[in-house]
Amino acid sequence: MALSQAILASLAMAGPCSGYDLVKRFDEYISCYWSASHQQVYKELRELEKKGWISPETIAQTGRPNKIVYSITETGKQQLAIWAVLPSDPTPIREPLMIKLKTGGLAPLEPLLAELQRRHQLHQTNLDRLKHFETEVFPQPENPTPADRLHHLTLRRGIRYETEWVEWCEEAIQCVKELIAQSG
Amino acid sequence: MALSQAILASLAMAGPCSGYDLVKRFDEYISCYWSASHQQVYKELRELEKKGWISPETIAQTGRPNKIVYSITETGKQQLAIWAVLPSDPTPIREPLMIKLKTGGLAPLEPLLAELQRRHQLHQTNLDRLKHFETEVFPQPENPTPADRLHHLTLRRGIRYETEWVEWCEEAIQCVKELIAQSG
DNA sequence: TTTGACTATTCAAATTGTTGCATATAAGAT
DNA sequence: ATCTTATATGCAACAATTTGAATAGTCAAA
Repeated sequence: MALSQAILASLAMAGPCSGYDLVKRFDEYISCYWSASHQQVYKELRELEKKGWISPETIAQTGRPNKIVYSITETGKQQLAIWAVLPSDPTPIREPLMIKLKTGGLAPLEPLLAELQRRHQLHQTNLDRLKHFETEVFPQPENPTPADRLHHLTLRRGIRYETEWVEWCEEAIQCVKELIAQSG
Repeated sequence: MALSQAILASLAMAGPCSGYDLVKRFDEYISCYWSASHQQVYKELRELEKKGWISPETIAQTGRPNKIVYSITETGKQQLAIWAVLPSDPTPIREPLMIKLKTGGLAPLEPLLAELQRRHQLHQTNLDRLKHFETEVFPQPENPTPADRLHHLTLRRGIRYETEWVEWCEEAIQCVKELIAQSG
């Protein structure tokens, strides 16, 4: 499964960190291309450690719980590189919202419109966040390294994805408003 | 789970059909917003039947296996309508290809470029197929019904999604080609 | 002064999805 | 003659994800 590679990639490219901080990375940056809950992350870290692909170091802290900082090992890097050149098919799409649209007509349209407006706002917020990352958090330097440029591509994908959603929501809201006006 | 609603929606809006034909619907149209394997579909059909949300009718055929044609029941329609007005959060994103980009630099870039080109072609093919549906298979009539327009919105989403992928692939291919040229 | 938010990690059950196999029949191609 | 493709359905093992709970300390605000 690719969760392990997402973790390995983060440890390799953004540096060693604890499970807790890794979960934060997932919430903040990684979620635009890979989602994972904290339960998944902690479980996977234990398995990666068992395999010897990452190595733990317990950091004693005062005033808060100790934490375990993980680094990727040489074996881990090799395994990640092997995986990185394998082909991967497009991820299957599963969008409950589209099913809801399809059923439209069986149920009243007003709640659907409200839902589309809520989604519009959600995706707009996400888009703003990603654009902020692009310009403020990870601005491309004058002479970007290959890693900088590849990382930027993943951010571009997130921005395109959310842009597409925002635009589609606007199209859909317009359409459903017209349908409500016609029927009312 | 939304698989059951995807099935109910198809039976309600596109008419009764067998498990086998439902799988074909998933492969052809539905996959642009919901994916499912035949194992999932057949299993779910049996569970929906047990709940009384769909009803089976065995059709005897000569020269090929008998088939079981399912229709949505009144209860099924009611349950679908109840579900359709519930809110649903954006689907979590999981794109292994982006992880591969992130790791770029640990592995050689040429296989990554080949993979991006393969994905470009895949998404282009998919886009062409969806555009064909839009113009040829489900052309919007002069006076579309609400169901026609809502169905069209789901197709629009698919077209936008694949368009975005094709464009991103082109951006990524350009970028990786430059990186290879620099390093070579 | 207790309520809520943040740090830090773990366990377990239930649901959902993937992979591989299995069974028939029939039509058409090599 | 055999091979592939299409019709039509099902089982079972496994992997991945979600949901819900639990522990345990610190800090700041109401």
